[in-house]
Amino acid sequence: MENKLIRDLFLGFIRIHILFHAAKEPVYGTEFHEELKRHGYNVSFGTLYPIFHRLEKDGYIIAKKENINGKIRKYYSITEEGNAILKQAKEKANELVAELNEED
Amino acid sequence: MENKLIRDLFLGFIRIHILFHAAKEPVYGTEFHEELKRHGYNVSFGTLYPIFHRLEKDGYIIAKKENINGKIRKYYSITEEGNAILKQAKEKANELVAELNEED
DNA sequence: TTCTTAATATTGTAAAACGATATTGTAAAT
DNA sequence: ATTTACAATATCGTTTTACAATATTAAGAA
Repeated sequence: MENKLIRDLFLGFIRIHILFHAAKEPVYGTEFHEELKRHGYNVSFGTLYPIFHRLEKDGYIIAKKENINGKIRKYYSITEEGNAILKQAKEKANELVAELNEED
Repeated sequence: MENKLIRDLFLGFIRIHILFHAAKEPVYGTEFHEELKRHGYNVSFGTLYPIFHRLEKDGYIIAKKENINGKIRKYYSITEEGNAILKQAKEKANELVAELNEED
């Protein structure tokens, strides 16, 4: 990625974006990976999957295995707890950004 | 801190906030630490100082030692390169947050 | 000279990010 | 029926980062 500072910024957001998308519709790893790529964010599976696992372990998302064309996919959906934390995180994100946008 | 997800979000912003403040006036470690604390962000010196050092090494901020009441302080100011990256980072931050604020 | 204090610096450990590699499950090909 | 191909998830080993705790620095005060 372009720059470490911006990379860190993105990584701070990645969990929240997973929750955000999982709140709209079930998501799975490879699809999310592709979408990030489309938006210019390259994150490896070695980074991405452990994040999904951690979010699941923490109870923010829940997986449902599905057999799609003979391939197993794990579709993750947000939980109630995940929704609550997403709401908080959104507020915090807005707060942090608002500060940056104050008069220069 | 409250929650890892929100903690990560904050940590993604911390470098940018350092640059932001260093762009307005010279800042030093302990003062910045205190200000974060006042805003509810607890980050240890073992985290904070290496971040300052890294930003300096990367050429985004530059230190000027001053003797204040017999104590040495390192006042950091933003560099041109730092200003350029700060601008980029702000844009990226706004972009990332904007996406979260899209209709639910 | 020794004590105190504000500040910066470093150390050792635990956790995270990463690219690379391995594994899984099944449908299609042989 | 066995092998191959493929999409997808999972893990491994290394490097980097976060962290709390501890050490160091410098000089004015006692």
